[in-house]
Amino acid sequence: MDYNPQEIEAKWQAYWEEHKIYQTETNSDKPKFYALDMFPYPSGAGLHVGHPLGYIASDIISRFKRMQGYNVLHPMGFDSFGLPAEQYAIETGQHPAITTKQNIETFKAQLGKLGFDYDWSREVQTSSPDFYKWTQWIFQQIFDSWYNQKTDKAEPISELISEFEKNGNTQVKADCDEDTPSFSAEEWNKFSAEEKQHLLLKYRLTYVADSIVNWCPVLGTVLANDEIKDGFSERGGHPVERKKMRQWMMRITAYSEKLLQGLDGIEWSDAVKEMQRNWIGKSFGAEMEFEIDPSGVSGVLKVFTTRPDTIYGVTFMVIAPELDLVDTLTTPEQKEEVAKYVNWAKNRSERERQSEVKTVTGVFTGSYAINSFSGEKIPIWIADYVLAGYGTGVVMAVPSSDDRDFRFATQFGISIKCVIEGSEDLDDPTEIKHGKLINSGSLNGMNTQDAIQEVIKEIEKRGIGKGKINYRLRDAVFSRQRYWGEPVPVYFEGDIPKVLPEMTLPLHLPEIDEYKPTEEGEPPLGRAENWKYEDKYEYELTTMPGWAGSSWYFLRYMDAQNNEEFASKKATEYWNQVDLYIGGTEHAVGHLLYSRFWTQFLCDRGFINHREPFKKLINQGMIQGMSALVYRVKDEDKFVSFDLKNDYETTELHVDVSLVEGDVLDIEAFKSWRPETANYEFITGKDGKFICGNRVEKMSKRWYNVVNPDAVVARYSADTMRLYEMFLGPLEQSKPWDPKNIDGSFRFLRKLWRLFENEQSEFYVSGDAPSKDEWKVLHRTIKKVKEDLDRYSFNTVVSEFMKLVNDLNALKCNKQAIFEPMLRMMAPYIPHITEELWAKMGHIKSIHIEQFPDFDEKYLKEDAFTYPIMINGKKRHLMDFAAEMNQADITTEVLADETVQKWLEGKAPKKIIVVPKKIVNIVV
RNA sequence: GCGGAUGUGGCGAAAUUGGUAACCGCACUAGACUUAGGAUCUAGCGCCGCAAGGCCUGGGGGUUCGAGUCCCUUCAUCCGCACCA
Repeated sequence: MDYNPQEIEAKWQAYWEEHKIYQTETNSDKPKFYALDMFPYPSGAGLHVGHPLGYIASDIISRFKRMQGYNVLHPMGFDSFGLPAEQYAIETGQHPAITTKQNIETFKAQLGKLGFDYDWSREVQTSSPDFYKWTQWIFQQIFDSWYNQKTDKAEPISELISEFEKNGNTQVKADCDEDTPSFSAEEWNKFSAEEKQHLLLKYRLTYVADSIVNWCPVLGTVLANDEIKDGFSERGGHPVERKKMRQWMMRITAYSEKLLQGLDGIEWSDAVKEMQRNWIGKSFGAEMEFEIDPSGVSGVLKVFTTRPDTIYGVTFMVIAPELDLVDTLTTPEQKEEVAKYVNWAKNRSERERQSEVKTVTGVFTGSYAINSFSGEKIPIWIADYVLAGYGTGVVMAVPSSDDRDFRFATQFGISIKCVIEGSEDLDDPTEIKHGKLINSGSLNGMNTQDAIQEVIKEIEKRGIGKGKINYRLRDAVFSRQRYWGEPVPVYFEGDIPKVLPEMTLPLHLPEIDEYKPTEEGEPPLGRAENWKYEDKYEYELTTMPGWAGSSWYFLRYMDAQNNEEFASKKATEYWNQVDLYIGGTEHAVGHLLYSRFWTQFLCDRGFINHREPFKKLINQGMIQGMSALVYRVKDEDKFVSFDLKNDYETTELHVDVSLVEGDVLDIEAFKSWRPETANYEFITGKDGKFICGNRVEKMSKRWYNVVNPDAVVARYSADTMRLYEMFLGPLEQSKPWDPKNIDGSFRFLRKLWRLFENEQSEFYVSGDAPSKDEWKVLHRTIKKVKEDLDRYSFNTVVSEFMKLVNDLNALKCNKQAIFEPMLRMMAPYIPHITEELWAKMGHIKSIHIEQFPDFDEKYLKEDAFTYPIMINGKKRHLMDFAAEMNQADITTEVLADETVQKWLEGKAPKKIIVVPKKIVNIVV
């Protein structure tokens, strides 16, 4: 019988399921290995061939590790809350849960055909109440915590309360709201319950705040910064504007430093680590105060600067238009102009602001500040190049050292004062940013680095500022004005949010009549009737953002059925970090940062024992589509083959890739796909075939280049698909799906099969002892494959398999002693065919392949450094000679190449490869 | 502008990490077989050259007995961030 994948793949998939081969043990003495894929959002389109790329890799590793005696956790689940199901619900009225359920079934069926070893008994779905109960529970723990800077961790809010009762908040060092007032214990104890709650909210790690958010009117919800690209929503590409709204926030900024430090201990790519570092954006500088003049206006302007050394070069101040300070600072004469500008700036969309970065706009407030170093009176301006959200929202402008300040000063005719030697001679003084200071009073002659320290010392002495570390990271908005998400487990007494008692969780999503916002503009949950806690308290109407569930799902897999806890301590201690996490780069900052944040938090509060969720991260590349193109002769009802298209003026048209075989178009199929072309002429190319052009672009319905894995499995086999995707190139790299190359992988599987069967389809594996050469190729391959898998090099392994089969073919090897370890080695990649052949070898005890083979050095040893050299006319092995070298009293007359000569002079290092072709003659 | 990568045959790529550059596959060429297939087998396949031989890892320089690999410099492409003071 020939290789018949359809039959054997179904058979083995059923066998594995029936015997629960891949169910992970909970209690095990074995070492553990946790391999994880980023769980998919179950979209209606189903899987395309890009999805399984990472899944195949993690499947190979988990099979490999399991065969090496590890207890492997390799689960799969679904990130099943999300916008598309809700959009569909708005359009059709169908409950998003139904759509979601159907899509998940499709996904599971597709995944099943690829032969993955997932333990489905641990499946999670973020939209399932069993799961979101614990998302809500974790939210409550965050609500019940504050960040103690003294112990540098999150602690229960009850401890903060007892501190307040004892000492007020004067000795507390916490990450809290800017406007938190100081109070003594006495004052605290006199506060009303309501006042206390308001104050506590300033300390909680999740809190309600009015903040400026990215509002997307089309989607009807707010978006996080990482959900926006170039001023448009990442999903759907709708415009985004800035809007002030009451939101739930996560105080992720408390973890800035830990999130930054933690990156050093994990094995992620430099690119992703760097992206996270940039996102956190740590910078060193100083915070300092400028007095306002005339002193009729009370208070000071507080700025953050990384260049306190340029203090003498400050010639104006700029504040962000959003700040309340604007009103205070504006003089009556300027009022009208300022109001106009502020209003203009406010209504500018996020997109306009970003695309017009080079445009300089601003307005003078009429007020002045005093530079206490130079004593100069400097004007205060408003401009939207200053961001309200970074630092203090106020900038001390040094036009001689900062490009933007320079542009601004030039535009508005503000004076420029150079403070760095050499810059005064340039048209653009900002070209020199570091050097010796000039025009800077007592700082003159110092270099910039020393001056920074000096100025910080000075402002600290004068009490007008201090050295400060600033982070770019903002607190994360945790509200979405949507239906299909986790309800926030909170109710309101007046405007005080209170968490629901744990026993009432999960707070179920209520049924509503329509999935749209209410007429009053409340989120969809506002439609739920009689939806009140204890029939009187309003629930929170927003839901959690998409990243809530995905920030901890990897913990749930460890103990997915637990009804008492999100996961038992025992389970989280055993499984600990994810050893290998595979997924796309699109989550480089969003999901991967939030997960790290929640993990840090859960560790602080003692719920788990590890700080970093993902030890090793691999970002698999995208599989791009190979679009097929046909060329229509301009203004005529004719198509022309690719090879002749230069003879015509043409327009191109995408054609469904399934209508193209190789490069050749199936014209009839095309005509029935596009009936309007039924009478068109097709000008075929040289060999009578109609050739299509092609182009690599994103795999998308729009380009008709989506390849469905089911089709590949049906036409070839799951093993072919697995092998091919791994063979395409390095996992991390993006690469096009080129259907022409699949044949090679399929051919290999048939070649493998024919090692076991002769031309007459007789299974003819022999029990004879293998030859030395046979052992050698086998062990060489095992060694290489093991090493490659240990360093997650997936594509090179496939080459090794192919080479081995070629070699065994050439040796006409049909020995069982070789085949057994060979199949065991190949099983992680191509589990179906190897199991089948394994079973066909009959007398093997276990029907299921369970062990990865070991290689034996003894078959490989002679490979190293055995090239003969001639010494005194006698053939010797170089390594033997090298071993004697040091003791030997050698006078040499070398007739060899320079390398060997140098080596004999003692200059060359330990290792030498001598080209076999050139036998070297050394006379000793 | 800042940051991260990548650059090797016609194509996808490999190189035991500083030691014979191009494993393996695709495409291509020639041949064999044949139940004519989208099958299989054999041989060839970086460039120049009839050959011996010479030249090849984006360009230039350096370190080294030896560089695709390390260092400097330069160019090109891709990705991420971006008025962050």
